[in-house]
Amino acid sequence: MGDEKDQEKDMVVVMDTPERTQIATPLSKFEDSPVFNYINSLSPIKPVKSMHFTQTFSGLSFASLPSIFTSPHVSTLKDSRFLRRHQFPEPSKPEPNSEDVKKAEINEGNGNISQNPSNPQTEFNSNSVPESSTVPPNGSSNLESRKLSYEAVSPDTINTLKVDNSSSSSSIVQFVNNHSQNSQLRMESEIEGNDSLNNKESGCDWDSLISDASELLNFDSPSDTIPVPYKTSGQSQPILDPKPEANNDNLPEKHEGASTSLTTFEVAELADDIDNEVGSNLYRGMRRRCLVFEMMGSRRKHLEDISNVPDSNETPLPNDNSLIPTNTGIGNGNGNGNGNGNGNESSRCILPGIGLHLNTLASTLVDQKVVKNESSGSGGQLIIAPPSAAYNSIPSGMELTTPMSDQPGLENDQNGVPVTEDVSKALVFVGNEELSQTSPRKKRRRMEHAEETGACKRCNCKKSKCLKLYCECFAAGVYCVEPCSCQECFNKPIHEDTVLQTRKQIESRNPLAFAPKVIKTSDSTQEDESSNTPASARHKRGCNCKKSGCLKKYCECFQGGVGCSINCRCEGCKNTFGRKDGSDMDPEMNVVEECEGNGTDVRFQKISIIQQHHEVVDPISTTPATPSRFGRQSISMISSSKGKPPRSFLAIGGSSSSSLSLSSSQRFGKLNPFRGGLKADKQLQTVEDDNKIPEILEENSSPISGVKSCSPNSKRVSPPHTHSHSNTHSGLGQRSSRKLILQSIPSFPCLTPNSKQ
DNA sequence: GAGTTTGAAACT
DNA sequence: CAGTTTCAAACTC
Repeated sequence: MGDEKDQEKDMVVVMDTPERTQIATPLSKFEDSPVFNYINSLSPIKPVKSMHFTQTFSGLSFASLPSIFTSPHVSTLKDSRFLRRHQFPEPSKPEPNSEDVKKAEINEGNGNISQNPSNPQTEFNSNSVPESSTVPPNGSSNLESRKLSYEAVSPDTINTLKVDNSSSSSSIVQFVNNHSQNSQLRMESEIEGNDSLNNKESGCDWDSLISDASELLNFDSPSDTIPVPYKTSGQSQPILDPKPEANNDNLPEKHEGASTSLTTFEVAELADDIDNEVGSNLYRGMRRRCLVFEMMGSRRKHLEDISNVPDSNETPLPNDNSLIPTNTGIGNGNGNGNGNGNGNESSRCILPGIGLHLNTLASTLVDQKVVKNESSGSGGQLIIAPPSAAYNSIPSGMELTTPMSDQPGLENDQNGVPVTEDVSKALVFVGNEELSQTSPRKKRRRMEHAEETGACKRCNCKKSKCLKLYCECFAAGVYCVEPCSCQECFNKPIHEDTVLQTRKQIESRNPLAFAPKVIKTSDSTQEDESSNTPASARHKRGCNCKKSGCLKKYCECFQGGVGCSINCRCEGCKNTFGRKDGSDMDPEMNVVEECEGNGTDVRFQKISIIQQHHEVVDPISTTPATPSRFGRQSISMISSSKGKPPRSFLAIGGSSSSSLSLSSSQRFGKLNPFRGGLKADKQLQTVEDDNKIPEILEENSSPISGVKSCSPNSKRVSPPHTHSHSNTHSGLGQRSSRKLILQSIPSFPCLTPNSKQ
């Protein structure tokens, strides 16, 4: 990473110089120019890079790109650099393929742009900015470019991308991405009026592909930048509303700060696994799209408004509304239309929904991982594919939205991975839904799936006007969409104000109302990596089931794919993901119930279900560590052993991730998968609980509690106060492991932020 | 598709 | 805070 950056810097320096020189002098002289020579002499690196770069560029401009490719921003920087270089230094080289030519042209077009932002001094910034910067000149430019890209991109083109990616794998993808960025520049420039011809050279497909990719990239970056997790709503929304979303895509500046950091991170990942990363990024964007997708239309509109550009983009808006696939819900249709009006804000509003996502994430971790794996194989494909599918299947509205949505996927950042999956699923799901109209069962499944994924939800509200937590969409912080069959729906962009107000009210009542219901334990985070078990997560408040035995979706814990915790007040808990208690609560209850034939059967069923969700992942994680497996195993175990509460997932999770934790946890798990953990869990759970989790964590930072608690605070290294609750069996060993884990794991903060407000 | 069950959310 | 009502999803037929 660092090396590359350094090189880049060097490159930049070189590049800049050349450019400057070039500006003054003709290209032919460029090489000869004393300045150039001087520069070369100064940094040995330069020559090399220049050499390399030139080669790659000449041969395939792409070679160098890959690294860049990872993050849009980075890529942009690189691209800009490339462009510069290519233009000036390269010109001599014959190879400037059509692309080069294009680039050159772009540079011309962009050059101006780049110049603006890119003051010599700020080259770094300029680099990062370029794309966006290019846009800035014309506020509308971005929009235009996007428009073009969209237009250019046809489902077919997308498909082609998929194919290419799949066949070639990551390298190809990268290539595409790189180009995409360049293409964006091109597009923009072209839009501005430079060359349509150039595009033709590369081939329509290529351009379209590029445009798509570029957009995807854009999305990604924005998503990253936007990390704004839904701060829980009220407050956050307003903040968000301020325009960020709309701008995010377009405005480079805002993102840059964050983006750069992100990019670095991404780059590192790329080194490890480009494919995955790309996929994740894309997924982020995708996912967000799903959630927001409705927003998109409005947002676009907003953008347009800003830019004052009338036109093509807008078509999407209208399309979105009308297009939005299956409109089951009457109200929804309206909403969409409305959305246009307020779209801007609406999109923002959507962000709030993030909380929901978080929940879903926890539940879906397994799936997500699976996705990752896949993505790793051909992340690009996956990523792209969904959209394509969406395009194809989905009416125009959806299509547009998906691509459009770029932005901020970050919300899920931590969850990045999960998000990706969610997104992909969501997209796919959407497409499917639309394609296949629902049969009741299918519908349910879809719903389930959607929930799991955290993707778009559909509600069927009749009296709540979708302004209460009864409404899943509202609860998720998402506007209702066409698929919803709600009546008198106010959860639409049009009624954004109302929605926001309502949200605020609800939040005032319960600050965590929109926070994810399922919280991952600190351990869980680790678990996520290795294994996605729901076990690691717990329901924030716990359930209150009396008849369902926590074996049906009536139970929020079960629905969230997590085990019941101490917080639960459920009766006869048989939650296959983990029974609440065990030990403390009412072991007796559990045992008895479990003993009951139903309980076991149900468990198995559930288990099977879980497997379905997780299996893909499991293979990889395989290790016993995986909570899910544990859960399953444990289930059998438990049933036999019964008495004890289902294990603390924490231990499990920890095991997966950290060596220490693993050792302890594993031991623990092996010995007593559940039992050992139980107490700990309880403690943990207690910590987790409630609305005030963060506060509690801070205050109580018992070592244990702190560990488990989801809140970042707990994670904080905060001194393990050894409260040493009598409960903790595991004693020191576990604690230590946990602590380690916590430190290592930054995550989970999401909740806190959200909850906090 | 209609009706029932369920438990969260909202209300008192 | 507890009890009741409302609500919509989940589920069943």
